[in-house]
Amino acid sequence: MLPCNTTPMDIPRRRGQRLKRQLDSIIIHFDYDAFYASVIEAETPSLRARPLAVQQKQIVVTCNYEARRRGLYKLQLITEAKKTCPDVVIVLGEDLTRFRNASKELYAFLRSFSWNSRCERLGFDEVWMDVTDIVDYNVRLLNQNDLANTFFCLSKTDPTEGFAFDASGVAGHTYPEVTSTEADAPRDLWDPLRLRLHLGSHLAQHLRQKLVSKKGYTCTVGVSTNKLLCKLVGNVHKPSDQTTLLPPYTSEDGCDNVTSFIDEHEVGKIPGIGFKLAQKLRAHVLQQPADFDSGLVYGGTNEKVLVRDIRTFSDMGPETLERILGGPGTPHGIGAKVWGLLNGCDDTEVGQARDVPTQISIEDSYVRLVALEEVTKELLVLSRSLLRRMHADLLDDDEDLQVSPNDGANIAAISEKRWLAFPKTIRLSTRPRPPQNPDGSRNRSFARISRSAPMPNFVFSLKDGIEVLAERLVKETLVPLFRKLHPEKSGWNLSLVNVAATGMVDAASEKGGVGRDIGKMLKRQGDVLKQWKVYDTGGQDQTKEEVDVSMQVQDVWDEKNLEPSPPPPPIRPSESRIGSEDIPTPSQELSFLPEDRWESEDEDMLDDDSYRCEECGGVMPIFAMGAHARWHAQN
DNA sequence: TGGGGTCCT
DNA sequence: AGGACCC
Repeated sequence: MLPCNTTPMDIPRRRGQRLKRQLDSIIIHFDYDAFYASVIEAETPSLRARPLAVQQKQIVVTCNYEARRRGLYKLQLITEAKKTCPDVVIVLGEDLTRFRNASKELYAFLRSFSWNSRCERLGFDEVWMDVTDIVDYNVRLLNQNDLANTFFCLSKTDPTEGFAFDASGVAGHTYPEVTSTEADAPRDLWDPLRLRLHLGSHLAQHLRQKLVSKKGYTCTVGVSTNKLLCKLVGNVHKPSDQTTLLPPYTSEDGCDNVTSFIDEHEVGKIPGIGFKLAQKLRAHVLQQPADFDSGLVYGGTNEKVLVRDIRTFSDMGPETLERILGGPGTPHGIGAKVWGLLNGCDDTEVGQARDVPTQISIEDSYVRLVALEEVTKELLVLSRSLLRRMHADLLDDDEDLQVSPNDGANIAAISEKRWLAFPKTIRLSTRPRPPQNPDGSRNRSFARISRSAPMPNFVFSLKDGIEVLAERLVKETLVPLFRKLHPEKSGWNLSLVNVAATGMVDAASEKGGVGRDIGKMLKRQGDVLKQWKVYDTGGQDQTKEEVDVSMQVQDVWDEKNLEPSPPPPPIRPSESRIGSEDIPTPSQELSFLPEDRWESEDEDMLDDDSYRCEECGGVMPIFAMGAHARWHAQN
């Protein structure tokens, strides 16, 4: 065991009670090695032997381990990297498409092993999996008297699916390191936590091997009982390896492995304690403002303050931390949260796997962007990318097109696609270049400003090409947003422009379900209706008049606002297929399906009063259908 | 110093 | 709408 010279005040307290470490879960954290570089290598395996760097603008965003051996590192300037390693292979990586695709594929692969779907991605290259249920299932199955010959079941239904392993030991490295002379005392195996961590480590190793054999990617893994600890402990052996944090996890005097492990970390290295919090914490224990590299916005600190220095500082605890860190604008409970982190406690759950992101954004940075004409051009480039991303990430997975084998020129679009989610909002952000100081220098700032607008419905059209939609989006939405953001006619100078689709509403979340909360449902329904803004051409006026369908909900008793004609009768799916190249006629433009009460195998249940538009997959109440149909007819 | 993301206020 | 955090 590690030397232990901490004070007795080690177990975190809150209002006199012990704050318990989470010991009931087994969690694995995956971190793909040098991810962008690995994606490039997977495409071009000959590069594996070369020093490889991925470039975005002027910097090396990541590089493979061969390059690191030669002195390159992340976020290094390209010029410097070339000086250090003249024969480095540099690949441009500003377009993230392939990295995003690889990330999605690996995530889906790991997800397929999960039983509880608690599988959370962070960035493109990290995944947590809560494997508690798998581990506990296997603990119940194993024979305590013959741990060396255990079979790990990966399926609840197929007992042959799995692998053999020795449950008496850990797979891979441990923290602290276990020497062979002090091999596990038999009684250790009676510690249920220890046994569960053993199983977790073997599962982690199996998944790592599968990731290599099936996907060709190596990763670094940590195994522990909460998100914080498994993420941190993985870093102990990098790359392409794994580390398990061994018990004991608790003690009266701080002589547990959690405390000794986390205590050695520089405070800013703790996930959740960013630059701002770390500086406040450093300033407190140093009794003076913490110094930092002013040349950088989020520069490295010049101080080394360890978790232990803070944790054992006089009067330290959640209340003191709340005083130091709290204040207007800060999340409440920050003191308790940070106190937890400093003690290795993290009760946040591994998030449920999601199939749509909550936001899609696309950005580019510029050396100089000043004229409105240039801005408009860039907005068009960004809009195309955003629309492509929306199609890639928000449409369900069927094939885009099927080329008719008889006639290559005749491309029949089989439009099985549905929107899985609708972003309600579009946001334009810029990063203005900071104005010059009197002395001629420039303050460095990465602050952005933004304006938002409702996402116009036409972007969801599956008939119109991305090019025409992008042009319309720029003209009708983004340029107006830009004028709102920068009312001055000129003088601005932008270093970055970002366009984002936000406020994602899951199409499935509008479906009904037994026992749903009615108030919540109505609120959500309102949200969705708000986004069903349609263009009403009822008047002679050529200018399109925006009509918010949600208004019609309130005005539903007003005869004038009711739809003049009833919706066409519902059409069965087989009759209602409309190719996306088809031009809908007024009589067939609509094909709304009512809830399918007679097909119980259909999981795609809607609310009793909700209808789905076959054209775009949108879900809406019956009174919204007429206006919706006219919108389609126009688009 | 990039091009993304999440959640909170 | 912005700010903090994460990669």
